[in-house]
Amino acid sequence: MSWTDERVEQLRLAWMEGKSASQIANLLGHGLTRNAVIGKVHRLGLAGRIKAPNAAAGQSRAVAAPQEARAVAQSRPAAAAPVPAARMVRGATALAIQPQSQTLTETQPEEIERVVLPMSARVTIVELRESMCRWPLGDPTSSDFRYCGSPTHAGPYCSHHGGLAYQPTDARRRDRDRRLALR
DNA sequence: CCCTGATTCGC
DNA sequence: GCGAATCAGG
Repeated sequence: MSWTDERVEQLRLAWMEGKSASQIANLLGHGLTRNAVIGKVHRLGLAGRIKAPNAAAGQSRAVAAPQEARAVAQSRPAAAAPVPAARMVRGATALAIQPQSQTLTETQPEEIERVVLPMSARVTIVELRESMCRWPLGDPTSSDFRYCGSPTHAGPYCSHHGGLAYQPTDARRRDRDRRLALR
């Protein structure tokens, strides 16, 4: 397949609409790769379009890096070595159809409350007190990470989580003991 | 690992 | 001119 006027036009349109290179590649089909699309886009002088609603990643190459430095860092072995095989699967990942929606808004404080409050007493680390259960809930790297916060029972956890924390060991010993007894 | 675009360069 | 390989980054 080659770049007919028609296909170039489709490319131009889709690119201007903010479609990603891989999306366009699938759109035009015929085994076209996203590399081919990007290459054509550049040859057409279309690179650097407006911020599209989608296009989540990769906006960092706006300023061309020093060609000299890159030339050195990117001296490619070309078709030198007898490249075994593999590589055939490359374009496959581009086949996924992606939803066009999503709004990249940060999670608003109000939203967090609405989501978190309903799940009983969970607390943030700053709200955590000595008497409160330290059982972690959720992803520690996430902003909605919380601790249980229920009244502590014996150790650092409430009765429920204390049980979860120590049961495995006990259960293991119990299992072992039982196995020995039954033998 | 998934993806994004950017660049180089053999063909 | 084309696009795979590679880079750089979210």
